Amino acid sequence: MLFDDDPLQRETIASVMVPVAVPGPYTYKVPPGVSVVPGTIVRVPLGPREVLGAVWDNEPDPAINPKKLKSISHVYEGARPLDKDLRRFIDWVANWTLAAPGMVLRMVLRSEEALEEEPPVAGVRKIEGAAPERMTPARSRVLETMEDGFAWTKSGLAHAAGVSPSVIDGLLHQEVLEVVSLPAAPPPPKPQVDFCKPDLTPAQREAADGLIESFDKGAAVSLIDGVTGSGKTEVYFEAVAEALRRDRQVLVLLPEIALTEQFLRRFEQRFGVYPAEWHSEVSPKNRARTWRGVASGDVRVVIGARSALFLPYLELGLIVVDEEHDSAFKQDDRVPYSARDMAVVRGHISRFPVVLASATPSIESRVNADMGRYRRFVLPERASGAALPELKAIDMRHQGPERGRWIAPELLVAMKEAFADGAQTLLFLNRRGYAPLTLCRTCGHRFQCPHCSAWLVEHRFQGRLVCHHCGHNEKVPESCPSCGSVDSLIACGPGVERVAEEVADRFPEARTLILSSDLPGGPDRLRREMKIVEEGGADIVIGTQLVAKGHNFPKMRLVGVIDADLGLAHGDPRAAEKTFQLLAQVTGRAGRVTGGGKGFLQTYSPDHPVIKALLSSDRDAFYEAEIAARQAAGLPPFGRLAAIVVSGPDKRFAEDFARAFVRAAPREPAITLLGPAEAALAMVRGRYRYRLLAMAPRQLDLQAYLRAWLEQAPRPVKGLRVQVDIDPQHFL
DNA sequence: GCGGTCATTGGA
DNA sequence: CCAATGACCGCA
Repeated sequence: MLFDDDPLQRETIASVMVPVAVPGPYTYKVPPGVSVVPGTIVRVPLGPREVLGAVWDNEPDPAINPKKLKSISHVYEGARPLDKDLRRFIDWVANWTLAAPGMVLRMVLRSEEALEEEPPVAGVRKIEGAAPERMTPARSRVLETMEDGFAWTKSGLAHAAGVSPSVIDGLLHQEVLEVVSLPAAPPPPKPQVDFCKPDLTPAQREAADGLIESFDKGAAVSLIDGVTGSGKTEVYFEAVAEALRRDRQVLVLLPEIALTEQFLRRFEQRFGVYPAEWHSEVSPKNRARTWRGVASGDVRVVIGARSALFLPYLELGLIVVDEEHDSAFKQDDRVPYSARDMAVVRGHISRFPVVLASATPSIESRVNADMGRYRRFVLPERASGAALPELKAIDMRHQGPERGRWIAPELLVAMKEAFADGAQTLLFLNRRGYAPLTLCRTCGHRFQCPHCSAWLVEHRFQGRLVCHHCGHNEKVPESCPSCGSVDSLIACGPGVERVAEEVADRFPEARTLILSSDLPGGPDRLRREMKIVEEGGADIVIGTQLVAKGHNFPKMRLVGVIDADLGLAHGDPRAAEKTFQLLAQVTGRAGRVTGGGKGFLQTYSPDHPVIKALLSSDRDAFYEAEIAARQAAGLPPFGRLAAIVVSGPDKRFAEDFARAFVRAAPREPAITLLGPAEAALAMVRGRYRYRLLAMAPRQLDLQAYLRAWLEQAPRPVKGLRVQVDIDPQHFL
């Protein structure tokens, strides 16, 4: 805050938010002759170091001793102050997540480089008429390359001429070349709204028109609920085009970096240019450019991961959240926010439309749509006209494979047909490794993780037993550690490696490929292999959940789910929802382009509502059943799932607090603890000591509830962390 | 969040 | 005995 209207010329002071976990802004002196406004980005001393900060709106804390005040040490004149909407957003997110506001600000000020002008690049240019004393082949190649008279960067020139940089240095030394300063990179080209207008189906057109209308309605939220392959992207591209026509910036959020590459290509086909990218793998330099471009308005469209929500847009006018149901939009360290929900909040604060898109919307978005809070646009058919895959259950109780095999006869027959037709098959099993459990046939010893209670999963390629929970791993022993028997260990149940073994046995002539995140070679290899599958270079693919997203596999016509029940029995209250979403996405791969796709679900519970809804392709049936099931379990139809994590210095008291909460919460009708109290109080490793899972209805202000709880505690509780996984619609 | 401070642990 | 490691505090 600026107090320069003070007639006594008292020293001016300002509130400054610092990017650390303190409860609120700190007060600093403003050096004479300097003026700051709320939002100004500054550098201030904090303890023994200096940190970035932003001038905040709060009145300076009157309790602070004025003698203690330090001065703002630097004002970033070149950077535009953070605008009022962004400051309100930061405060809102901090309050909602119970995180320190400074930690939210930190997400905005992530690129320190961006606050200064980009330094000019040194280039070299040929001096007119100059020639080296002694011509060498390398030197003449350099001079030939420079015939055009343009300036080059040193490394670019060395590369183009095929010489080492020292050759260039030599020519500089002899004053044949001179150093010039190259102008900074020009602003990126603007997307062209009408570069390549798509042909939309009537259903797509209707949805697109609906989205365009929403621009005149302030903070409207729309849900595009379209089956896999229905062309949701083309629909929201029309909303992107509308925002661009209105000279507003656009943010498209994707759950995963792996999806950006093909998105970039599609965007370029539609708008003629690449949008700016923002995610953790973007280099610091490009990150700084995008940050500056977003703030100046040079960048019109950003495609990014959740953190792109915290960029300082000049005139943001649309956020699209693609695959809105995806849990990768949730961050659970530091500031635990859901980018989907905070996108809705940001749209609300700045009065612009937000579009959520998914083939399998989250329960909360679906309920919001049903209650009229969101507009819902349904795309029931594939845009290509291809039919949705025909799905069939294989009842493993009667039609299962023989002992020690995992692929049922009926699925094998379909695989043979697909192989004969030159079509691809995907066998989906969301379990890495060879076998999820190893036991000793002599004494019955089961290999368990020494840190958690999970079974150790055998990874035969690596020859190790691995805990998928905490990462613990050990070599597969020669003999049983319990009874000492040799050659007595047996693998129980299938993982992708084991299914691949069976496929190799049944289809020796087929080209098979395992797609699993833990195979040696890392992300590069995975990317290559995805490409191989895309181009038809594999006949049978055995994959974990990473095959569910992105990537079109044009030749894929058959999907076999090895264990459709996996995930349904989980203690997670969202287990059914997650399984439905995953299996709908996976089976949706079949015949996505060509039609004629088929899918098989191997299951022991063909009557489970999730399986039945998948089989009938009746998505409404799933949502109705799931909402009813939650009500029957005494949970709010959809609520706010809170993990209350208690840690801190006084461990014994933290434990007491956790136990007291578990005892009291069931009597508080507004909060439902999930599972038996003992199970709900589960120790987690690392910094957190206790994690309680509670489901609270949307009407309850969980923050207020917890604050009241803390006030009645006999001693102050430190280190209480609350992770809230909630839908903030109600509070807007 | 991070750097400084102070206490605890562990190797002689 | 001290060095290394870890918990905790305060920052304006």
